[in-house]
Amino acid sequence: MRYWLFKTEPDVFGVDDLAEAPEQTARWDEIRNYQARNFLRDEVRIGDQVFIYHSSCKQLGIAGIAEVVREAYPDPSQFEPGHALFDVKAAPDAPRWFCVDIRLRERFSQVILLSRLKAQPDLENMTLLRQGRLSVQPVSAAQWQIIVSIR
DNA sequence: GCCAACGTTGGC
DNA sequence: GCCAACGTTGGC
Repeated sequence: MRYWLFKTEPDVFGVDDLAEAPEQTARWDEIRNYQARNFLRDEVRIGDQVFIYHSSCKQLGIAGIAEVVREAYPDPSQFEPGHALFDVKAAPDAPRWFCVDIRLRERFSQVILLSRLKAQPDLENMTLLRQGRLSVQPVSAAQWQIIVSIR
């Protein structure tokens, strides 16, 4: 079992939306970055635990925990003409983009703020703090434990 | 709204 | 394959 961090803009789809979804389960789709795609397609597995990170909003930080309940399958949006993320180079027998399904496990009573993560010396090597623009990223077991312990 | 960092595109 | 131009991410 591995740990991940998924970024999302809560104005579009955040932890609250996941909480209100049927069975608190939703498709995690519209990923259009190859590095993120490769993680989703090749490494994310059922049972893996995921931090839901809220970006581009008032309360930047980790808002909850979800669990992967369905492994990679082709992201339907790439095949829909007219969809903003329609991909003319993708075909049903040769999909380029993948998605997974996740189920909410815990919504934090308070978002663990980015500023707090930055202030934590033993998190300085977190991918979140080292590399921008990566919407699916691994979290080490040690990092996961530290973050869970300060929630 | 700004802009740094980084990814993608496309001409050569 | 290089690299300039351009687009996107995402914190501030």
